[in-house]
Amino acid sequence: MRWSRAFIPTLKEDPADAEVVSHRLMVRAGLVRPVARGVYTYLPLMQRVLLKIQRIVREELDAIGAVELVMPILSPAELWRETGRWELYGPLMVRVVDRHGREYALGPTHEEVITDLVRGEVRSYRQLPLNLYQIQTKYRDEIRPRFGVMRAREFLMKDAYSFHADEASLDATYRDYVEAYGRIFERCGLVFRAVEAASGEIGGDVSHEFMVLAETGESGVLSCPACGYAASSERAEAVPAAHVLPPGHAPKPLEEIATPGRTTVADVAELLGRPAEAFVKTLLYQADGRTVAVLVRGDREVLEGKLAQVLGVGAVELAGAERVREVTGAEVGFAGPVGLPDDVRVVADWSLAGRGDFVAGANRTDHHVTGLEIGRDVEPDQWADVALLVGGDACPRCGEGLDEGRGIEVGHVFKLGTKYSEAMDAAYLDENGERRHFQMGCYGLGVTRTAAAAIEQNHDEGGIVWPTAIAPFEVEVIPLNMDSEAVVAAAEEIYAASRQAGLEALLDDRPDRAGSKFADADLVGIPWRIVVGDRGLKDGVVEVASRRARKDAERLEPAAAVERVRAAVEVERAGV
RNA sequence: CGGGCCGUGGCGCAGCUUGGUAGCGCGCUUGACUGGGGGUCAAGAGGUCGCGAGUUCAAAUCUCGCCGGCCCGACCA
Repeated sequence: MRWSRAFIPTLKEDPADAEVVSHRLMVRAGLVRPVARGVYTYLPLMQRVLLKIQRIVREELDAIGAVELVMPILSPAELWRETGRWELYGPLMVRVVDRHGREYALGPTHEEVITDLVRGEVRSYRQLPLNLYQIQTKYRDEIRPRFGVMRAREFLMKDAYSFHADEASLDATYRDYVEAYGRIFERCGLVFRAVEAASGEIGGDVSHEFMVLAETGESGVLSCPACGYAASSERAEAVPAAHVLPPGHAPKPLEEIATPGRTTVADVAELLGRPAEAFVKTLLYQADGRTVAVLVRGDREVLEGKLAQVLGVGAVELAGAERVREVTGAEVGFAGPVGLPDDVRVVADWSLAGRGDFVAGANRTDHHVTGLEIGRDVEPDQWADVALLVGGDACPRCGEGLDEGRGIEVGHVFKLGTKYSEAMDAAYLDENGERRHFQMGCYGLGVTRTAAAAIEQNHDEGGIVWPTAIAPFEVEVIPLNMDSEAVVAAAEEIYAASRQAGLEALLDDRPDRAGSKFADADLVGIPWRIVVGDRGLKDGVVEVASRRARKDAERLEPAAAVERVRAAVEVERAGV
């Protein structure tokens, strides 16, 4: 491909609205352009990257016996109503209404569609297991699209679904996917980690996320340096603890103190000179129409996902100011566990266990209490794990302190069990002629997000440093002076020879100066570079350099240069 | 949706406080010089100042409303 015809609109300056590196570089290197909030055009270079990632995905999935199909993006509301997700998914789904007034969703995922397909076609255990996937544009009307293509409203995803007669078969396929994902991300040149995950709205019991480790990642990852346990911070479990006070703990009396205008833990902590750990933070939630008081340590955050699971409801919502006044008789900021109405369920987080002499809200405006003892002044209805874990917390497996890091979630696999097959009554006949619901698994992989993650992990101050396996081109030929006939002739020859050698080559045939060609080459990040200039040509040589070590160029004769790159690329194509 | 910030040639920004002439850098066009890390000089093209009301003799600038974007939180491949 010739640069002059390739449509690679590079930018000299950073776009003002791009925060993270991958977004900035994708825009600057001419990979994407925004069309609407969270919606992008993939320019030619990006399309080549996406096709390469897709090829790797297809190769690895074909290798574990998955079969590709394509389902429609448009799916009827009735299907979503069968599983209750028309309501549950809520505004996340892009909905459309046709001319007859029928409702549809632009698919955010396809469990319903595929389950509907399979229940109509599969009758017997003999037809199982079934392992199907598609690569398709997905739509999710995210609350806050962000970071360019990383969290977009329209994105490319590989989604796979498997159907089984029994759990053993599901387990086997689930393992196949975990391994295949590992090979896919490795071939894409990514440093990743598979972690235990919360299954969220998709559902199911067992779930793993594939996290590409990156500072800018949106997800927290907690991992144990001692035993290898790793989990997303949404999932990481606290060590269950009994509320046993340390020997010698001398309870003080419960006292009410005036704390005018001090509504946050930090405010009161400052006033009293006590650390946040000495506080019981009381948060009121609405769950299925009922109010729940959640007690966590003052330095902890409640994880609403965990809370919902503990309460056995779909979702919880922080109670509004009005409801808080009704329940506590005080303004927001002074809620406490003592003296709440009987119909308010009290859930205490394990982070409070084994401690006493707490500070808490007094359920009276401008007042707090000190000397609070759980068990004496308040008896929680339930102890549970509802707080977000942080680095330093104990590993639930071995008790060692956990490390905290950040990651980009590029893949997520779930064991769904019979969640969808039961809801949609999708069943087969087993060998005894009995009707049984399918065991199901589902497996997502973000293709566009993988491209973004690859840039997050592979860049330097000059631009992108593509791993060869997913680079838009493998070698860039750069004639430094387009007015020099000798240079142009040599570059054309090398370009032709490169393609002859099976390399994906880009020829920078623009009449620009050397400096801007080098700058653009760094930006766009093609892994190999052959520089042709009068200076080298005098000695009959050109320069070969990798993008990663672009300062260490080798001076070789043109034919040898092409061969040098060919040999290197052949090795790198397979993935690092 | 809540909280904070921002909309001025293609891109990055100044001008707004204290109303009156729309400006800079990059990019683009033409020419000359130059020619190994975004070169120099000269001449150009290109702007409904997000949209709509209002105040005023006069609005990019002041007021109100709307639209769009970004950042922080709840969502997720």
